[in-house]
Amino acid sequence: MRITEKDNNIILEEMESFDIEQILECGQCFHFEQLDVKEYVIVAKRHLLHIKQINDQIIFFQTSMETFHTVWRPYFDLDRNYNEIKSWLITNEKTLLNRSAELEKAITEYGGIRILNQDFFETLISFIISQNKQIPHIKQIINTISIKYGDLAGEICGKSYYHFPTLLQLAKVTENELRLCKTGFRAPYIVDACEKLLKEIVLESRLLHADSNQTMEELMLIKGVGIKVASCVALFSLSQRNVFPIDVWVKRIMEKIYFEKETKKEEIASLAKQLYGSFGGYAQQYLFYYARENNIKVDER
DNA sequence: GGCCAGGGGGTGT
DNA sequence: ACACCCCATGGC
Repeated sequence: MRITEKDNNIILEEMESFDIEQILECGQCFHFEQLDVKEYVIVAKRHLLHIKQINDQIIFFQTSMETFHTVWRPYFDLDRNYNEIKSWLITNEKTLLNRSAELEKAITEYGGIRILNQDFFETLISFIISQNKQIPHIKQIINTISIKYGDLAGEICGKSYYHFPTLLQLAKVTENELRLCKTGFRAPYIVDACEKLLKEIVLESRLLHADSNQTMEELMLIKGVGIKVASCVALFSLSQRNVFPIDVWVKRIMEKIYFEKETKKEEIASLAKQLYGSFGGYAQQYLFYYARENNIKVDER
């Protein structure tokens, strides 16, 4: 990785395993907007980022060296060696025994994915909202909530962007107000999440030191948080990279690769743990993106 | 353990 | 125009 500063922009070069489009469009985050091909605005970590990738050159517009190192370097997981992870996922003894051309293709074609280290509160609420919804709609709702209840983050190309509200800001919003943001039956779940966080029944600082089973158990105290939502929160905002969230797409692609028939999520989770071990979260992202991009359907099992 | 509601936009026909 | 689907969960 080579980092240079020019005209108040940071230019990142020689960065392996980094494709800004794959990183943002793989479904792990929702608070961003595409401006052009591989050019995006991201609102995250109480900062606003205008970023563009041209081949192997990644430009962080109007970003100081300090902000790059303290905010974006950890956010984009830049200090992790993804080549080692990808290579291990394909060549460990378990995956060699159950070789899959599709897993290998997923990792090769979508090898530019990185798992972002996102904000805990925003990730929790975002994945509560995500249930039974499509990505464009999730993005729209998060945008509406941010504009109505969050602080102004800044302006890029003449357009204003807003932070996702903090816990204290969102805790003041009523269930009915949340319904007006098209959250539907998830509105009381969001209210319950804010209450449990305020009462410290669920506490981020405790989860950061917990293992993934304890984390899931604590997160699932919140109404509307089941295994899928809890595992996304653990993976995307608590650095628990062993968890393997199973949604309809991952279920389909796992069934196609390893089972060739309809299979219970518990059984899929058990196999994923055996095959991918502590790198389950990475495998899940490659497989999810592969399944969605190739529109894997049930009858293709 | 299986079934179904609950909002509303996406997508295909 | 219309049916079916969606990064699920709670509650029966």
